[in-house]
Order: sequence, then C-alpha cells, then structure tokens
Amino acid sequence: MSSTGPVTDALRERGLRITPQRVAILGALRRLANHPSAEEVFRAVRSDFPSLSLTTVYRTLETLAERGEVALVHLGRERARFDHRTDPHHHATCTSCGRLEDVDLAESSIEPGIAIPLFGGRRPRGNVVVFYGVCTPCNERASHEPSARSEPGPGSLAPG
Amino acid sequence: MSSTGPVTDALRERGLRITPQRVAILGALRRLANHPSAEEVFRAVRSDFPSLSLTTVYRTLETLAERGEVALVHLGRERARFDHRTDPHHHATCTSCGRLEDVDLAESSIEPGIAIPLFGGRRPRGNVVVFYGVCTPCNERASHEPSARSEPGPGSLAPG
DNA sequence: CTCGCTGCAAACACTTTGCATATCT
DNA sequence: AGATATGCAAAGTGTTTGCAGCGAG
Repeated sequence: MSSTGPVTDALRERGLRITPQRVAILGALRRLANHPSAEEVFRAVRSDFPSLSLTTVYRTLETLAERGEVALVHLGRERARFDHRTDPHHHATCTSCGRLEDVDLAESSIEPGIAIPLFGGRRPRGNVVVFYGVCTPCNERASHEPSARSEPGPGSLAPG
Repeated sequence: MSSTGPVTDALRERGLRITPQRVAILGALRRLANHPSAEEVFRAVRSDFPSLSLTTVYRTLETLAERGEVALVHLGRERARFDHRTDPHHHATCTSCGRLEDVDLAESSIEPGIAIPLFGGRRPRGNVVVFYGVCTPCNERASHEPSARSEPGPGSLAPG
C-alpha cells in the first residue's frame, strides 16, 4: 500500500506502519477535532470499520502520543482526551458539560520565564493553562431553570 | 468532645461532625503540605490510627473538597492529590519524579479577563496553570548518568 | 435517641497487558 | 520472511458504593 495523504504521510514520518486502523484512527481524531476520548474515536471509526477494537484505539493513540503526533489532555477526574494539535496552546472547558476548546494565548502572558524554586530557580520547560467557565448552551439552560440542579459537571477541579 | 484547634474549628465551620478520623485526616493533609494522594494521607494517619480505612480517607477528602475546605489537584494520568490551600494559586511539577509545589503568580499575568469563545465571549470563572520542568535532584541525577534512561516519569502531559 | 459516619467487601470505569493470529513491508 | 500490529479476554489501578453497625451531638 503506497497510498498518500496527510494521515498516511504523518504515520510514515513517525516511522509507523500504515495500517487501515491507524489511518482511520488518526483521520478521525483530526476530523473530529473536538478533543475526543479514546472511546469517542472508537465509536466514530467503528461505523465504517466494524472489526476495530477499543484496545487498538488505545494502543494507537498512545503510540502517536509517544511520537509527538498527538497530545494527551487530562482534566480532573475525566477520562483522557486526545488533541490533534501538538503546538503550544491552552484549553478552555465548560464546568457544566465538559466541552473543551482550544485557546491561543500569547506565550508572554503566562510568564514562561518565571524562576521556579522547585526547578532550582530554572525556568519551566513548558506550561499548561486551563480556563474554567460555563459555555453558552449550559449558561442558557441554567437561566431557564433557575432553581434546578446546576450540576457541577465532570471534574470538581473548577476553582472558586 | 468540645476540643478546639484549627482543624476542629475548620470541620465545625463546614458543618461536619468532628470525628477522630476527620481530625487526623485534615491534620495530616495540613501537616504534610506536599499535595499528598489519598493513599499517602492514609499511610500517614494509619501509624497512630490503625483502624482507619482508606475508604474513609477518600470519603473525608471528597467531603472536604465539596465544602471548599481542601482542593483537588489532578495531573495527567496521576492519581488525585489534595491541596490544603484553597486560595488561587498555581503549581509546578517535576516531569521526572512527579514532585509538586505551589507557585504564586500575580493573577494579571494569566489574563483572567480574556474573552473565551467557548464561554460566549464571557470571561473565565477561573483558571489553573501547571508549570513543567525538572527538579534539582532529578536534574543532577540526569547529568551524572548522561546516557542513562531519562524516564519521562509519571504523566505524559509534559509539553514539548 | 437520631442521623451521620465508619469499615468492610464488592462494584466501578477506564486503561493496560498477555498471547496467538493476521498484516505490513 | 520477519517484524510489527491487531483482537480478544483477562488483569490492573485508583476510586466509589451498599450496607450494617458505631458514635457524635
């Protein structure tokens, strides 16, 4: 199989064998873009690839993460999510429904040059910022049901 | 038991019954200060409280977190850790050994006023920053064993 | 006395692993 | 052909839950 395409190329560049499973998984991750979990990728691919196993999805995403082709995003108690973007950026998440979106922030605005005592006064190698808030649909739902249970949603990491 | 003390007072203020288990658990969390996991708290308390169960530690810490008396800190795949500080602050972690320390950062330096599209252009309710780097002991160990395996350590959330 | 708390054991969700078979190169 | 990837089922890990008895207020 000498097929070409962005996904196939990415796999080849990472020194990975090009299998239909991998093509489908990485393709789905890029297409979904919504920081899906392994299971969400699994369901998306399964439709036109019934023999695929969840194990393979986990293994493939782990391999891709190791090689820097995708990134892992963990929030609070939530299951792991995968990010097709690997360039430095941050995230915003809805504390009510868990929706997650990218946030591009000027690097300088988070003081990457700060001296960290834990690192012997050296600067951090990197940092991750997560913004917490309530997305528009959840916000509207909350105002329509004033006294209704305003579920804290997934993960109780939310500050304040 | 009408004993007094910071821990007892804190429990009472949160409307919780003062049991020896809770006094010991919250006391240990404050004393350790090192962002211990439930199991680490358990081991610390167990010494002079052999009948304590891990379940109670989980339940107590969860209750305290719900009431805002302690905070949860999750990093990557790692187990949950608990923080006796609940005021806004950030964290630095060693990507090699997992050590975690507090970082106090001026709030303005992370643009809390940024308009987040996910939140309908509203500002985030809060944010969490984690700085990644290598702590001094790990750094020295690495330079003494140049070609040795430089374990990525717990959690592969580390950027770049 | 009453309701909340504790401890035990069992259940849980998510993720990883062992192994035989199938597939890529 | 040879090495690597896949699928299945089973094992983990960390955390949560049901329930009966205990203890704080």
